[in-house]
Amino acid sequence: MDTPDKKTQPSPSSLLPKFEDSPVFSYISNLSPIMPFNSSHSGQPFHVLGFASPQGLQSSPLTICPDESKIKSTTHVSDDLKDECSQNAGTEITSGASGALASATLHNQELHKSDSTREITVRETSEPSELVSELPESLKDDNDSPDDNAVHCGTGKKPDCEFNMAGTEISPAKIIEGVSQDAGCSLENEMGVQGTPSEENKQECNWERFINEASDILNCQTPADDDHLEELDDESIDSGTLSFVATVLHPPNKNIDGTQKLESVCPLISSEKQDVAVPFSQPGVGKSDEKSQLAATEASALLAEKVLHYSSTKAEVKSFSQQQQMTRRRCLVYEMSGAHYRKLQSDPDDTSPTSEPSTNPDNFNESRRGGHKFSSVLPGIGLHLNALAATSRDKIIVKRRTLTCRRQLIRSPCTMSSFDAFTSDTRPISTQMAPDTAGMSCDEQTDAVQVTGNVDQNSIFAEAVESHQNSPKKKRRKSDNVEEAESCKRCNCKRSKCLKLYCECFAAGLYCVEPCNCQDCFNKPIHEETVLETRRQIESRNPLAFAPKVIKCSSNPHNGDELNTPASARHKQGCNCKKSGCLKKYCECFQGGVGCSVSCRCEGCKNTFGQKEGIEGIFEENVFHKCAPSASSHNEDLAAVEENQDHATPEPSINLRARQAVRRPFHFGGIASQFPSTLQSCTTQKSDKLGETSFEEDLEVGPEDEAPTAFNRDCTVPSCVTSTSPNSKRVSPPHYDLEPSPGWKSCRKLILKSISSIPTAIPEEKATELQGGLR
DNA sequence: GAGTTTGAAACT
DNA sequence: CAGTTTCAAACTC
Repeated sequence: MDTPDKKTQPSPSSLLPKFEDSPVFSYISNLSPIMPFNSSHSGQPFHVLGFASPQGLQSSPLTICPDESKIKSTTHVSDDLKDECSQNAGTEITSGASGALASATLHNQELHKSDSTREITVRETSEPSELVSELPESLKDDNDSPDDNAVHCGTGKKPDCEFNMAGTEISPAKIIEGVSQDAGCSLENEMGVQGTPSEENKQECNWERFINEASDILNCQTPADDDHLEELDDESIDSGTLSFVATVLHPPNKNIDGTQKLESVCPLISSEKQDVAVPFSQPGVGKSDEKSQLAATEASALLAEKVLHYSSTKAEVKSFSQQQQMTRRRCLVYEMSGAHYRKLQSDPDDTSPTSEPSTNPDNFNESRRGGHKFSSVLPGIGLHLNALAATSRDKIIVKRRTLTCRRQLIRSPCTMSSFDAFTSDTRPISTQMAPDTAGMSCDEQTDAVQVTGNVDQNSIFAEAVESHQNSPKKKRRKSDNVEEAESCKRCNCKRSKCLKLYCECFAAGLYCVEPCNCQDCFNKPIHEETVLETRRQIESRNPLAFAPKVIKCSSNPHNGDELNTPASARHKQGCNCKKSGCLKKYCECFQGGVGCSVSCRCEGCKNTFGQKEGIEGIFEENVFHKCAPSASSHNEDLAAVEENQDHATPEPSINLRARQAVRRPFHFGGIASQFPSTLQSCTTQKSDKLGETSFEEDLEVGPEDEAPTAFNRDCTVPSCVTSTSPNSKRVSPPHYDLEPSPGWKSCRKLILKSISSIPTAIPEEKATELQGGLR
């Protein structure tokens, strides 16, 4: 063939000037419309380069596109050219391109590669063939199959070769090469399972490899590094990039020809793709132009979808990575979630609503996918006030989720804390695991129980409060290492034996752990009986003793900014401050980062999160109305419970909980503004999880809105519960995946029936009826 | 780190 | 239910 001319080309840099003079060029120009097409195309790489990081990634796939088009175009040129192209273009040409990029950074290299590839489309055979000899053996092995070249030169193989080529000269690329090969092997093997190593399989394999490379490049690190993914977790990686990776990691669509595959990887170029790839039928694939166009159209649609997912989280990426088995990297979050999940599954006896739903792998997966879903795992929410979870920026959460404090939850077989079931969504994972992990040995729980969010957030909150107060003092908690000490709730009880609500650990439904400085502590697994009995007693006095104390309430569910308003959350029972002016953490409201409400009996309230004078509208009327004039303060709690229940019920799975834990980290009111991302994610994610978006957003469980104890059928039933959404929306009955205790269920039903859509007016008779029914 | 203040929890 | 006591966290020095 006429390739010898190209091989004699001195260097890539001098290619262009000479190229146009080359016989090949003129030949191509005369024989096909490729020339105009390529010319226009060659300029596109610059556009690609103009993209942000995510696009940068996409640029990588772009490398393929031109390649493919090139190949296709060559087919049109002539059979000779086609053959040559199929056999050499992928390797020689691209290798030449990569060679020119030898000094480029990986990222840029990638981008340049796409550029080069495009140029190559024009140059085609002009690349020096010597470069082929530079190919590593491994690479050659990949390419030694003429069939592969002939068939796949335009799809994924070339990029792979290109990368590898670069790898020969650039160490980072080498790394990539190794990884790509490893991945490619594994993938290949995996694919081989599906059948003989057909061309398609190989093609896919190459694709996978390429994708893997791309993902590695994204990380800009040694792919072999196990910490790679972890960094992905902890580092703030552009979500778009991650999403892109996730998209890229999707296995090629077998139903669609190479065009579609390319678009799957490089959705942004779909339009371009249509222009480029569609006009030419792909040799070896045997697709007609028409089909190609259809495929391109479909691909565009797919692209649109995928683009929409660009905001997806790392979790997705990780999930995908795992699914694709492209890496052996660990996914901490998944591990955690997985642990929970495993635990839940391994605890068939646990019938608590909190755990059972989670046994649904789908849900679990969903939670994993769900955004922050991912992070979802992270931010647990405080249990009690002591466990008040500060909201947290997603990043913080993510970063700290690995700093888990393994603490065993108190299993309360008889605790009413239906909150677990209802408000569990906001609980920290550890809490959510309560029913499952309770009673387990510490060892058993090391993997199942991890307190991540609540405490961390607590510390965060402390920081926030500190910042808020402009007092950088070092408090017991504050001074502690936020990531270590604060990650675990600690108490210093001396006389209560940690069996009273004085004890933060106990109140939070947690067993005391080593960091605690308590004395004569009974709040340990070995004293489970005692602990449980004590809890029973406490709950007998106050069924909501372990219930959340803060609920979130926003008047405008659809307004994300609402989350930042101090009035968006309130302490259920209110505070009773006399001297602190509700400006110190003595005040539970303040501590919880919420404003005071009419429920507070505080004097001289100066709560910066909202003074009680200003919140009546939202709270008194919409949130905390009582069943009857005689209703005790519990009613308020119960109302909150009801709200919480409603929030959680739509999707009472651990997954949901996990997600919601993330979604509703903590509602900080004024402080909330310090954690906009979290709050926002909260809002956003909430909606897509629960059908009743508006309502849920109207009223949310505060950070500590979770009961550490597990919902139990034997639980005490609140005497009266009435609740409506802040918008006066009717509270819909909870839907349990599990069957809650009959009594409780019926109780709730009754309550719901009796709930007036008008917040402020519950007929006394109704209330009486309710109370009677509850009894 | 010791002592004080504070307010919730517990008790009467 | 109100008053008191206990308690431990928060806070101050």
